Amino acid sequence: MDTRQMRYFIALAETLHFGHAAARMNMTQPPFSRQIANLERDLGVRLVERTSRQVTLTPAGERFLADARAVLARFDDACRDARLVAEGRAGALSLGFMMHAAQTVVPEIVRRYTALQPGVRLSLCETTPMEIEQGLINGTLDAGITFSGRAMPQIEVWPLFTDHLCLVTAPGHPLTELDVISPQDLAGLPVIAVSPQAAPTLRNAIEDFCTPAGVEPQYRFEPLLQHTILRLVAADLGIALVPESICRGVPDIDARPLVSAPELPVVLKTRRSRTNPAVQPLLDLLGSITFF
Amino acid sequence: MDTRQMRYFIALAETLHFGHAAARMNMTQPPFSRQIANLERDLGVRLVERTSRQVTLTPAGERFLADARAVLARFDDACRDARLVAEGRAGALSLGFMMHAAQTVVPEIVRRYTALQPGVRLSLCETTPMEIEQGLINGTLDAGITFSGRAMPQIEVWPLFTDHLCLVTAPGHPLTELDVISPQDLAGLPVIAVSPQAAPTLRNAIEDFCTPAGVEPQYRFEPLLQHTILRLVAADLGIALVPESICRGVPDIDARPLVSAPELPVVLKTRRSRTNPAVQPLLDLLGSITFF
DNA sequence: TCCATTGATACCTTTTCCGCATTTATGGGA
DNA sequence: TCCCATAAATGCGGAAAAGGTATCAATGGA
Repeated sequence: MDTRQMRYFIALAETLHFGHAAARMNMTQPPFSRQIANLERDLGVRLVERTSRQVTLTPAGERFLADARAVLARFDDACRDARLVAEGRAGALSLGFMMHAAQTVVPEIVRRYTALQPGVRLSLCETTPMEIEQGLINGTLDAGITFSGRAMPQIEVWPLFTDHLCLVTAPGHPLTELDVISPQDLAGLPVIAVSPQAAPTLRNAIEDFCTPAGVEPQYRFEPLLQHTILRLVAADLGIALVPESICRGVPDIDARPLVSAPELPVVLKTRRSRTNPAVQPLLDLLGSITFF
Repeated sequence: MDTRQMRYFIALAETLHFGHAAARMNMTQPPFSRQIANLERDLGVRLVERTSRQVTLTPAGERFLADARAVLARFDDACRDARLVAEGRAGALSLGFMMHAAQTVVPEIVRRYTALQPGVRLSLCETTPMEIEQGLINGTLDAGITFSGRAMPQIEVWPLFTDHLCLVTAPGHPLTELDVISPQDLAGLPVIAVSPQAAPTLRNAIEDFCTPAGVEPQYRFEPLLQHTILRLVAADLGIALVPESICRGVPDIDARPLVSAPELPVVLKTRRSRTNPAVQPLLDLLGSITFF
């Protein structure tokens, strides 16, 4: 008992004539009659009353006609949807990104992607660079926006723009006397920075700024979110070295450039073996966006 | 491409192992693999990525899995519904009845039937005895409550109760002086009665009351509804002979018995060839109801 | 490097399905 | 009343689809 018999039955219900219905199904009447009989036998229900002169639907047949039409419509939808997903014109795309990327590149990427691929449900996931990396590898994420980090063989990297490390302090902090900050200025000061488990690349950038000058950062709190860091700095619980893009328009802090500020390339990462066809349109639109 | 392949695919998606999925489908692995391959060929879409070590769903496969489950659920529902309708436990029953039957037997019948057969949608159709007869014959109605009328070979009759013809007049009409009305009392008075096209049985009952006594009713208006008749009588536009059951509790009229009042058997009628299984429970419950 | 696992392929058997010929049943017309 | 035309059911043989057995090929782990 399958959809073919449903199609046969619908043809019969619409013609109320075994011969004509068979012809519509491109077959002869005898096997057609047998299929209808088989369908009724499998259901255990008489769907049509037939004399040699006329065919009428039973109430069960009326109901089955409506239901069968619905089933076939769903069936065709399922096939169509599978094709659409395979073409990347439907389905879902899960995009992970560092929290603060929501302030920069994410809105524009989301806007353009949804305009281009209205059929694709875009699920956004704000998280840490480390979890983005993991999500890409284990398949939870299709793409991630994060700092470049060290190269991995199964991950492909698409540059977006380059952020720069900067210093943030509470307003009126002694360091605000200086126009530009050099590593030596930070010696002995408590530094609030994201934990190395959450964002190793950012943490490395901080180290790379300080250690060549012989300065050892005095880490104090190690929250997960850049926004938490800014709130702690605003409360004058320490200073911080953060990407400059996150400081724009944030109240109660003072942002100041660093001498030869370390570069923080922000990139989009994907699995090299991209099974989700919805990813390709995302890559295609990156070229057409200039972020800054 | 049919539901069997969908079932195969669901088994594969749930086990992610061709051999185990084949076993679940009570078959061996090679033909199972072929069916999956055929499904993918027909769809034109790759649903699973397979190496000799592991099987994973593609995004299209994920989507198709969800859709296929929905299709099969609908499919099974369609089969189950057909059986329920065949058993009379689902589907629809269309019951026609004379307007004024809503005052007597219809509410109790409806209440009991819906309690007994909650799955059956009961569609009620108030209309005239003539249209009930036609509806039964052409299949629009499954059952009808009406006056018995003349026997027809394809119609089966189930007695409900016996109504009686009575006289109604405006309050204060000269006839209200009499306790019981005989045909002669009506001579020359304008009679409002339902049209013979709408309710021939009732009309005949009126004739049968008058003509044996040599009285010729002077018909004045011939509305379709008994209620209209009562309103016209209340306005003193004439007298009327109506079933006594419709007079109860109606304001601004005076009802009065007739001498050897003609009986008006109220019955339920069905087609002798009852194709709708939902009718039988209706007949079953008639025996357990005593109407008056 | 070898071996176990697992999906794909080749080939054959079984089942299902379809087409042709024929039969059966029924309604209309002579 | 009989005959005939129409339409669905049935019998049977061939084709197509599905399944089974044996085997091959690829891959990951010991």
